[in-house]
Amino acid sequence: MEKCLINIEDIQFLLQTLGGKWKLHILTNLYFGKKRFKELEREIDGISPKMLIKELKELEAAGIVHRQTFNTVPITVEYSLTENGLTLKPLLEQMKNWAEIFRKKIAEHKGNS
Amino acid sequence: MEKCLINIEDIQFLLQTLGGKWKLHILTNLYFGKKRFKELEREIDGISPKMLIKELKELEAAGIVHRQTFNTVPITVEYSLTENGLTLKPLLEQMKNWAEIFRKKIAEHKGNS
DNA sequence: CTGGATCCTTTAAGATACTG
DNA sequence: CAGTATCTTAAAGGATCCAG
Repeated sequence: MEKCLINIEDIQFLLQTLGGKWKLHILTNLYFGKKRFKELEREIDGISPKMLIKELKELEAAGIVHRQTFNTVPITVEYSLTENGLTLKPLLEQMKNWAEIFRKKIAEHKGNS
Repeated sequence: MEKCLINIEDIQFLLQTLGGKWKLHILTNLYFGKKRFKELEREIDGISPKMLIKELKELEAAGIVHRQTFNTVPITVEYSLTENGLTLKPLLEQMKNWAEIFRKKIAEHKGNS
């Protein structure tokens, strides 16, 4: 059998890891490099510090995001993708591409109908 | 600029379209062809008819899944991926591949530490 | 600046029984 | 068989204030 049914556990795992309202949002924000907490808070429209720290912690626990603190005054913290997190890049791109194309098709279809 | 920041609207759209506990589960079940309501209910472990019909309706509204009824007695209904739905296949595969590899890495890491 | 803690509202989901 | 309806619970998320 060349290709078994897609493993449900993998799907569940992915949903758990990347699910939630803000995780993909955060990841796309870290796509091109590290950001400080406040930068993320500013750039992710509508997120509260509580949700931001919660999602960051989960991503950190999953080994996708790295957290580095600096003993400045006041304290600074930088978040970035880990090696493992970087492997998400092609996936993020494909997700974006699919969504882009799909939305375009919907728009066309509405025009035709 | 070769590549702008990944569009947030696309990400949101994807999460809305594919989010929820069962949608990816359903899609992987329709991956290789059409299925009847009851078949889906049986093969998706733990789903209730309420959730199944709800997710199916949303996928149908999104233009990803096609619903065809047959006037048999009792009535039969077949669900399948639409043309648009089929474009999800490579994405589903890449999601699965990423999850598979990533989980393997985690397992290794735990072994080392 | 980077969070933690608390309270509150909303939404998602589960259980179960029922209908054409 | 293919769904509906209703009720209840669990989880996600938002708002706000506070502390190192």
